[in-house]
Amino acid sequence: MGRAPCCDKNGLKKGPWTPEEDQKLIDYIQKHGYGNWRTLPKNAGLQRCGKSCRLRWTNYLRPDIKRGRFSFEEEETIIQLHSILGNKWSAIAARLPGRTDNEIKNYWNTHIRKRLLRMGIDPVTHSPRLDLLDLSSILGNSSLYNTTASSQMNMPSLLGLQPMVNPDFLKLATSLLSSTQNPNPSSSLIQDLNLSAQIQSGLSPLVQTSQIQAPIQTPVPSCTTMTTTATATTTDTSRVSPSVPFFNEAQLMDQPTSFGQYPSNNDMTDFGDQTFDQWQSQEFLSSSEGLVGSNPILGYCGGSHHTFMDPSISDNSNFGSNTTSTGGGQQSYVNFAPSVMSTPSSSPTVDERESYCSENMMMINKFEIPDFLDVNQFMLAQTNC
DNA sequence: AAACGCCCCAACCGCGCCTAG
DNA sequence: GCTAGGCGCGGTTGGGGCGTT
Repeated sequence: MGRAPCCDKNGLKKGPWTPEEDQKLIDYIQKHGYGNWRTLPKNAGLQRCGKSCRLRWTNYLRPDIKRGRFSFEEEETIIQLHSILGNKWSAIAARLPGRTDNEIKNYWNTHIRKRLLRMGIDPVTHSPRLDLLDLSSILGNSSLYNTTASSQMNMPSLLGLQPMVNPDFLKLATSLLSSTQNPNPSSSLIQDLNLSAQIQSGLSPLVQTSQIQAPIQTPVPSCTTMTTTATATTTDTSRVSPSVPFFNEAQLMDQPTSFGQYPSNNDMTDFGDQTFDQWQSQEFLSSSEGLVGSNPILGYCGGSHHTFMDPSISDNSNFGSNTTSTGGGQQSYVNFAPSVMSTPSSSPTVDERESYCSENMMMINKFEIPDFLDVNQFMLAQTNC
């Protein structure tokens, strides 16, 4: 249907901002604040449209913007949030203090998306790309085949892992997809509202949801790109997510501490004696006691039970050695990413991360999705509870 | 040193949502 | 209920920087 331009473009400047323009905008906003972007440029003496001013301010000039490279944990967060929220960059940015939606979007498109593709993971659905089920292409494209770890793998057993995706898992994904594509948007809204109400009334939606999902006894691999296989099938419809820490957007928004407040980039090394994994585990476990058994997803590449790994993979994997000691009770979790994350100097290479996640890809066929798990029922239960 | 190609990211564009009149 | 304006969001683009040949 179109709409009128946001402003009269005649005589308005476009393109890169000059330092003088920046200063004018900063001065004006510091003095008057921002509010009416339409009139702001005129009042500030800028030959720009309000939209341009807003963009410049929110994406660049804002004082609380954190610049510089994304930390590994920020990257993890982005991937995890994207698996839930899809391309809702503003919502993702809201969980990453100091980062703008534009910045995150750019980072996703230029770095993360490519890496996921290299890993054979669909960056949209966060599920293994079915067109890559051809093992030769996987081996050809993935570093899995090139890493020391994989070179030590038992390749026959690897081949025996086909099909890559458990048919039950695909069934669940398909079912979820059809459910989430329900044209009635009010149902998901109701779910959001209900969960919000649960949170506000002190009931843990995590626990409640875990009860619903109790039939799923098998932990989902930690790699978020895997955990969301059955849930993030579309960008906007994955509101109920039985296999990820956030079950829907409402919960995400209502519990800003669950992710947004973990130590930021600036103090990423300051976990005390904790690894990030431990910290992250505590964060989730503290709000969802008893959930571990049914939902041990603690973060992207952050927690998967060894018991569900193919021994031929895990035993020979370099990530075994990479599983730095988390001390005591955490040993049942692969502790790759966060443990290295806590020591930036030993940040994993892209290849290492890919290899690790590729291993998790291999684990997906281990899932046992009970036939009696009716996703539609699950959705209905969410709506009715 | 020059040419070329690729990558990154700031900025723009178009659309949808919300709200006031 | 309709319309127009304001705002925000997501997708796209193009120019500069950088690496390679």
